Amino acid sequence: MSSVMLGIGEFAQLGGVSPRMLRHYDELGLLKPERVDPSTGYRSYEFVQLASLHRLVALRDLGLSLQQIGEVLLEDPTVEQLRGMLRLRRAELEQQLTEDEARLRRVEAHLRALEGDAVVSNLDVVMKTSEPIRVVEVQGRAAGFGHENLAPIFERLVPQVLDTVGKRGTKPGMMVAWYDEPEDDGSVVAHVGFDISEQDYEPDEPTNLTVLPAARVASVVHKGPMDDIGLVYEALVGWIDASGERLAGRSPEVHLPHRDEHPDRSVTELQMPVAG
Amino acid sequence: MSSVMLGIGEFAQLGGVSPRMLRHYDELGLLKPERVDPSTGYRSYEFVQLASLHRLVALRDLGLSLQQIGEVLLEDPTVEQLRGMLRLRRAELEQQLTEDEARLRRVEAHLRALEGDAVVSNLDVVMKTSEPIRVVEVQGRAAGFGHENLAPIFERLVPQVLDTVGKRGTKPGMMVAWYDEPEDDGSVVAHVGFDISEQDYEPDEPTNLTVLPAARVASVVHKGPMDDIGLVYEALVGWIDASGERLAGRSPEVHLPHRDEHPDRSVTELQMPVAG
DNA sequence: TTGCTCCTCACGTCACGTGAGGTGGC
DNA sequence: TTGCTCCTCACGTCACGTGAGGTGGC
Repeated sequence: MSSVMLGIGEFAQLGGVSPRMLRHYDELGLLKPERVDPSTGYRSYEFVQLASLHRLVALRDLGLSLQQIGEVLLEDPTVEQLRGMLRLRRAELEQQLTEDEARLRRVEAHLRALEGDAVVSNLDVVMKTSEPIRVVEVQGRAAGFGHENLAPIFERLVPQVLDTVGKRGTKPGMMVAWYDEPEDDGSVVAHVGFDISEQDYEPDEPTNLTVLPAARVASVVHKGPMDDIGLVYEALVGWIDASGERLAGRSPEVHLPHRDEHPDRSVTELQMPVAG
Repeated sequence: MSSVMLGIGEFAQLGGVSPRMLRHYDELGLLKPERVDPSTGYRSYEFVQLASLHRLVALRDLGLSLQQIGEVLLEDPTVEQLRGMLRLRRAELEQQLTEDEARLRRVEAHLRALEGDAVVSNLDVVMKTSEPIRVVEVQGRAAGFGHENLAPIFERLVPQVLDTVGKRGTKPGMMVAWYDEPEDDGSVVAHVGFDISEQDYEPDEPTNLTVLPAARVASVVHKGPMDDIGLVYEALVGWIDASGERLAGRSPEVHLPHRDEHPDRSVTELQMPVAG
């Protein structure tokens, strides 16, 4: 007596897979049954094929695709190729782990936020990569942060840049504001600019043409008057910290769709650069 | 001047998503554009909707499905429901992390194995949950492990159980062998049984009817004579260790499809129980 | 007239799960 | 004749990416 033939059901049970999977592997050519009955189409496997099935399942359990498994099983790769494939898989897994750990920290931050009542619902914070943006900007020095210091500066700078831009026939888009590092005396240089997209612009006193580079940022959209933006700023920094991200600079960036709206209904996006 | 309307392209760029995604969210009712032109079908968004998009993206970045996000966004869940959803997600993420860490350890074990030359290619080792199995078995004591000790015992026990079973008209399936804990003197009790599936069987001296329970096992399929099984055993234990799994007992279980084959072509599955 | 943005289908992805509807041997 | 195992389609999954083919306003 020689070989032991098994039906697809028995073989599947021994291998810990479903018959459907075995048919799928057959179809892809990964594991052909030893014999297929010509009249009924019934598949028969030999016990020894359990070794092949084991190898297939082991590779699948590493998270390789059936495509890759096919390459390993059917094309007899060199040790070097095998090593390359495993190293790639290792890198993918490490990245996946890093991302899922960050995700988990964010979920936990949300859960903690549900206990207390956060100023800004952290459901509004999002990580994204900002696009580079071309702006025409002017600068002005304020005595410090806070609405009382910044408001008058903005009132002066906004018309200034709009006038200059308007005279050139260039169409201003969204308003953008950002800050330099504060001086020792607490004063800061504020920048106020308007997006001009791809339009040509020849810079002219007092305006500069600046390209804000792309960056990974944490972003919140704030609805309501700018007076509250300080609270939003603090909440955002707190959230970044709780999520296990790292601030990559202290300059927040503010985007306003339009400056002439009713203050209670104004909309502001606040962006903070983060590392990564 | 009041609201700022944006085309789908601009809005997508501000939100860091693709226009296709916005259409998809529109279709699912998760985020409707403020206005749809009746003649062209063009979608227009208000800047303030960036807040809604942000919330949607933030929830997606936690790994929630669009279905779940719909529940959060449209059905105004209680804090308790929200907490439940986040806890579920946390549990899923924790499990995912555990699995991926195990996967990573296995990949690394494979990479290390590519350096040296392992006795058993670790590509053959697989974790699975064995099915419970009904066997008719007999027992015998051997002076110790090793082929020289076990072979004579097997030669005696195998015919014994086959004869007894055969007399009852019961059909034996695959052979299964396993061991009790060794005594202080090194001797062990070996069990030799045959699978009888669902067939009735009234146990009779010297046979017992035993149900081997389901268990999580690490499994290798060995091709070749049983003399080598000691090496396979050691390699399997080493592999389990390298993969970060834990042995849950010392009793290996051996499955043979049939005992009468040519020894060089015989096929053996070796199973070791692991924790988890 | 030529770009540009946008539109609506509709297929493809990945590894199967899950019926539907049917067949051959005990 | 009734179960049982097995067979072959073929749809569904999930969140979009990616054309194909077409349209309206500058």
